[in-house]
Amino acid sequence: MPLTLYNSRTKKKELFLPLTPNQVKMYVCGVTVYDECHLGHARSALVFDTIRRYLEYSGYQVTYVRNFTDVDDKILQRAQNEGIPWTKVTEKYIEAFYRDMGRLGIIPPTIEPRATHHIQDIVDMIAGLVEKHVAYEVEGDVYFEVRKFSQYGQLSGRNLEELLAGARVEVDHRKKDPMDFALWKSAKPDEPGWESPWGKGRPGWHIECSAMSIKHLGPTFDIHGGGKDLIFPHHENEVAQSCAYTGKEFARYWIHNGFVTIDQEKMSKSLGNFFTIREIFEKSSYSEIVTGECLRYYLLSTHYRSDINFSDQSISEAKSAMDSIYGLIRRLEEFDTQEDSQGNEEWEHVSNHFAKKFQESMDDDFNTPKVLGAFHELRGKINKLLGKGLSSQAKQKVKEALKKFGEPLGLFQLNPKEWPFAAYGSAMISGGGSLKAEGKKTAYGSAIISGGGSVETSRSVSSDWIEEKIRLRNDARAQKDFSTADTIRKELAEQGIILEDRPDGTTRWKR
RNA sequence: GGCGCCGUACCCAAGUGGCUAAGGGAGCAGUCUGCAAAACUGCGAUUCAGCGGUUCGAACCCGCUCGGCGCCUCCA
Repeated sequence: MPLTLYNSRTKKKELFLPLTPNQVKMYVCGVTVYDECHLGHARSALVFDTIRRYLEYSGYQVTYVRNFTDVDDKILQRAQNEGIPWTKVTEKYIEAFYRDMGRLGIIPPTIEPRATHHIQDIVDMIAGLVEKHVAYEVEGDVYFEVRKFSQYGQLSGRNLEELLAGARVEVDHRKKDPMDFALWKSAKPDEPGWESPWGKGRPGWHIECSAMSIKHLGPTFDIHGGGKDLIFPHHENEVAQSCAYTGKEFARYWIHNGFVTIDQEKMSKSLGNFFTIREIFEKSSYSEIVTGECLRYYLLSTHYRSDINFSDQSISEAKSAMDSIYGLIRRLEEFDTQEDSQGNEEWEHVSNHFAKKFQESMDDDFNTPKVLGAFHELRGKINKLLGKGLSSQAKQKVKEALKKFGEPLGLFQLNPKEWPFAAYGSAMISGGGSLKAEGKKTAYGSAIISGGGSVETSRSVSSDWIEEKIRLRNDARAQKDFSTADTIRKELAEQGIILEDRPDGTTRWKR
């Protein structure tokens, strides 16, 4: 089945046919770098990262452009409030952005253009629009004249009359039409600016995306994406100025992701109901890599076009779901191998069925929730096959399949030894002290250490104390002195420590 | 006021004209276990906000009502 995707321009699912076979050119609106990113920004970046991954998985060569808006009123405001140069503000938050994206396992786009690096392209484009008489200058500002673009409103499903009727904007009487928007803003004496035919100034918000997408992808390209709040006016204006400038079609498919909400309300700076990516990671008791993967799972568990509500519960639910899949991967390594067994044949059927469902779901407008459902169905089936017995070769194939199909989602790539199965921090100590067990101890230990100091400080008893107790208990167990063993279990339970005796004689604990 | 989206089990969430309404979390039961934990297995909506209509047939299409949300101002 070929890839179909929902095009917000036509409001329909359409067959995806790129302009050039096997190549996809995609532009996504990035962030304005004036503050820490919140979960909403993470969602957008993650959605398009997944789309990009899946397109590449499907054999397309993808050119993915995502911009940084690094000059804008909010940036200047911030710089003024903090008394630092505005370039320091952008520098700082670009760095923070990279840190957060890295934590979420987001692959860097092919090109990450910045508005300030494209001033000449922007000025050229504005000059072209003025020349075509679809833009006009007023006192150093340049506006795009929406009446000159007959298709204005087509993307967002509005018309100028409706817009005017409900306009909440303060009317600037220098503009020919209230809906005309700024391409170039003149700089006040104390503001940064660049020389232009209209004097010193800076670009308006919408023009940078047009100039940079046309420069890097050409006048017509395949996919343009962003959060659904950008449809109007940002994307509408991009279409107007780009088409007016090139005389050609602009983006062919428009993809818009839904919001992250808190108590069903849009997460936003102005409402103050946001969680920054940074604080989510800092508050997490899991290691960075685990938190990142749980966040990915959580964000992919709702279709990208729907809003997704964030709550304390959501990450822990994602963690539990992930546990079950990593549990399977671990079991594939632990279970006894039966070279000649029924399970081997059945694996072929199970595998083919899953592969089909995976592709159908992803090809159907990137239906990641459905894909995750298929993963869990697969898990159940493999567990049953393990009961029947699987050869080492078959188990290897299962592991490879999980990794291969998890890759477009950015999930299930870790060694299960690095995955902590406990709800809040976990560790494991050796009961026998064998080399193998020691190796595991190190692996779990590293997950704890990177879990951050916040966890350690909340603990009432030390890990050393717990591990000493476990050692005593295991000695008692070895001598079948179960009453002593149970007393120790109880003692630890009072501290909120839960023990898990493993089949290999080791004991794992968690709080 | 204009335009638009959503309402599926205790919670999250697929499904959008016809095969048993996926899957996850929580809960309950069983297997396993010295006891536990973990894991695995099994169980859960005669029903899809409500009402009316179209159809041989609707959670899915149409209309109305109720409830929630978004865009129209910067916003992923």
